[in-house]
Amino acid sequence: MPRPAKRDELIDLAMQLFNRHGYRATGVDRIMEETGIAKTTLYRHFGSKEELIVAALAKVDEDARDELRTFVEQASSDPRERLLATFGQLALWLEDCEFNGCPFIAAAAEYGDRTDPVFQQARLHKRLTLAYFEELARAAKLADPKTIAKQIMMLHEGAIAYAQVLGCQGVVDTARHAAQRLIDAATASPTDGRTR
Amino acid sequence: MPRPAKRDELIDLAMQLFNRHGYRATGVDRIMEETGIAKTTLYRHFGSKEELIVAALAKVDEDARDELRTFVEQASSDPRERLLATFGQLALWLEDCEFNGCPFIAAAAEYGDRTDPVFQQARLHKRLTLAYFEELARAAKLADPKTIAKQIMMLHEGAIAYAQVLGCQGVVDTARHAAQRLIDAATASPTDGRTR
DNA sequence: CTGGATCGATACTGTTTTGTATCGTTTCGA
DNA sequence: TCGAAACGATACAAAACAGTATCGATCCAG
Repeated sequence: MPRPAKRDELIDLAMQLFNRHGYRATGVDRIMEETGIAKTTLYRHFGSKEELIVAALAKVDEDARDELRTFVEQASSDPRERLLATFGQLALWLEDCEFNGCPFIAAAAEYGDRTDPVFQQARLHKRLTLAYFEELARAAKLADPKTIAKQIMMLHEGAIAYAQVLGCQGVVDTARHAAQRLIDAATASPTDGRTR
Repeated sequence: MPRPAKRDELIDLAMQLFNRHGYRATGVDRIMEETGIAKTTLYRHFGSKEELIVAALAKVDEDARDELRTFVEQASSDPRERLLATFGQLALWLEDCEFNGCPFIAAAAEYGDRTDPVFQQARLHKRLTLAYFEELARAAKLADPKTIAKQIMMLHEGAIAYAQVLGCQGVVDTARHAAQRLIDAATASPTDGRTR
């Protein structure tokens, strides 16, 4: 039985490399060089590079959604403000100098076959994130929470893609203001968008 | 001097493979197998695989922006409706069964070094697309056209990422409705979002 | 403190990678 | 129609790739 501490260390360090240089561009030799962990250990823990990628994505998924939940819950108790608070957590991520695009979108692009475990892990993360937005929208008693959740999701994904290529300057604020308007419109009667 | 017809054919076929399987996952041997074009010809035209990628991205950029412009101009002459018409062109793309995510986002993810010509080509496309949205927003005489352009851009990018992983069902409509609300809010006085 | 299990280091295999060299065949403008 | 230039096919080189085998060092629970 391998040691779970080394396993977590390996996942964390490997994910940094995957984020910086991409999944296929990061060879196991390079992982071994930059982490100091032997190749033998890697294959005793994971059996293949793909398994390592899937495990790394699963951990990032768990961590990211936990952090989002925690951030949102301590940001406000008002359901509508909680939807907006998701952009606060997003800002922390996009403005981190380590940020280099969404690892799940990158994984889905590099392993585009929808039967590939890597793609499925990426899709799972997006599904669960969308479900959380819908949960928040439902708690806010908004008209058509599914649509609002989709829109919040798209603003998040759009801000991520934008920041990846064009830089993060002011992106989250712009996205949050858009979300504000959409939420306000869904708060009042469905055909009348009111502000403030 | 190589033949431009073979060059274009090579670019088109190679881009299909890059979109389907990713850039690094698509070897030049595989390009040669599936296109029937000899490796010698490839390197006489481009000198390296990276140059081929950059050239392919440049052509997709040109084609995509031309098609967008044409679609928008013949969709309506009303500036506000033209902003919404961009989502019509987006729908044509996302609902195409060949769609497999944004080739520029994928390129930026796989070649994340910002000094890499591939990344710079990807960034150029996003910059020019954003500039076009801003041009449309300015023509519509909207308050704060830069912000509206950013928001339209994020809705586009968000819809693309969403469709890539979660499927395109109803995504464009949802994004367009969001854009509709944001445009309406920016059409009236800036602090009062009115609808219909 | 001791013994079994994990870890690190090295070497190795076989495949795949980008890119080059050579040469016969085809294309196409003059 | 003819000749130069582009093309296709094959073979090749050197490096990087994922993954395996072996063995001494190290860790950690009992």
